Amino acid sequence: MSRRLAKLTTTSYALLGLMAIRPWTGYELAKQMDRNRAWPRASSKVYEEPKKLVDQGLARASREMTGERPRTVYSITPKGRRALARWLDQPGAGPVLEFEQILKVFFAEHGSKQGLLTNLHAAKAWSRQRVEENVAIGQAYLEGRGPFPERLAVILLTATFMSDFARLVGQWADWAESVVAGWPSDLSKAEPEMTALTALVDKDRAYVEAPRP
Amino acid sequence: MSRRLAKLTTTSYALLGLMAIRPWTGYELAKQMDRNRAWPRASSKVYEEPKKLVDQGLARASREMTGERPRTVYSITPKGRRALARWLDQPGAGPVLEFEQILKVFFAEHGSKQGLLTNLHAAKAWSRQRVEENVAIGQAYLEGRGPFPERLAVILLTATFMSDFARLVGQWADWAESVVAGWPSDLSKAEPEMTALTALVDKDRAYVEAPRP
DNA sequence: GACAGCATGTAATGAGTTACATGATTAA
DNA sequence: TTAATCATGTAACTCATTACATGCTGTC
Repeated sequence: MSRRLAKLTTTSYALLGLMAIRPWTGYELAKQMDRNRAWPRASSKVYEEPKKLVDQGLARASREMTGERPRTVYSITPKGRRALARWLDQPGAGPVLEFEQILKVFFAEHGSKQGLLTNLHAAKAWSRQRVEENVAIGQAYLEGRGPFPERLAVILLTATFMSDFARLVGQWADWAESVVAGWPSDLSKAEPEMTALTALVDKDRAYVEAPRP
Repeated sequence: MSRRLAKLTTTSYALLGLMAIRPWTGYELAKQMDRNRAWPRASSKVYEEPKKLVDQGLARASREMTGERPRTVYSITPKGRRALARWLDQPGAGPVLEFEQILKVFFAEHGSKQGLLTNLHAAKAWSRQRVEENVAIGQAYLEGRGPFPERLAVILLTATFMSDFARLVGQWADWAESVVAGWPSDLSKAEPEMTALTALVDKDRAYVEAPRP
């Protein structure tokens, strides 16, 4: 069956965007999507999706050989560049977060205190791992070894967010752990920290009331 | 065909967790999932999924009537509580973020400067909206009007993260906007702010090197 | 008594993941 | 020379979304 009329998804455009930088093989696209934390997708999807772009004339596929084994190199077409530019000019969707660890924290009273601490610990581990990766990447750029140095200005914008986010997770988990440490084993008896609630609302209010920069 | 052997997903457990708090109708579950920012799902899914729980004996469905129209009220079973407790004790997956706006920022050089600013503005709008909602909810709790006040201790843990996250998005977009303001129309000519890169790496390094609390 | 919006779903479709298969390359 | 890992996909399946349908309720 034809993919001719299939509508493009955000995933399609993410791949088209990569192709606008340079041509890539399927494997390279998969690796690149992995690094780009803003739109994570399974690599099988990354191998599949570019075919749609080719069907619509937005990309070209060229078959190459590694020994006996064929591989595909994808590159963007002028029509693809125009489609990409149109997409980039439209406002995109806001962040969507899926966070299983925090979901478990939300229902913690129906499990054990140990389970709650386990999940906070897992969040800290995730954060530390990410931040360590980020240090390595940042260090590489500082030493002039980072990939696509000509794109650094834009990369720095997004990396700043991803980095802040990774630290936020860890700092939150640290704080939550210290709060939970004082709770009884029967979590349904835990007392809320009203000062934390007040502080939270104050911070939020200060933010919405701050003069627009 | 039977759903008898279907494996439970995180979505299933999210619903089971809600049922552990009290019985809900399908519509109430859908609304509640909407509010719980940690695991967003389309409401049609929320109507569908509990059937799996009933098939496995983890929940009970009772048919009620609103006039001529039937509706279903779901409640958890003892077996369901045990399954939930087991799930809660396992470490969950780390956060997964889908952020289309930032994806567009990442590819900004292939669009216009105006498009880039449009997306930063959209991110700010998203943030402001969320924070305003959070203020209203927090205010309600401060006044003793919040739902499930007996769960406040745990709610406060997760709300703190979601609130910090919403503010992070806005503060990042504010900063990015001020950086981009100084860029030329041809975004491929934009100069990276090396001081921002240094600051970023320093922050990350300070975080990983800080003594574990 | 009609219209808007709340409430309660089902159906069709498609996006995405997990599992699998296998060739090429490198390190031991 | 074998094992591990990198590279390149395909197939089967399921999760999830969008679109639709329609009853109920309050209000003008």
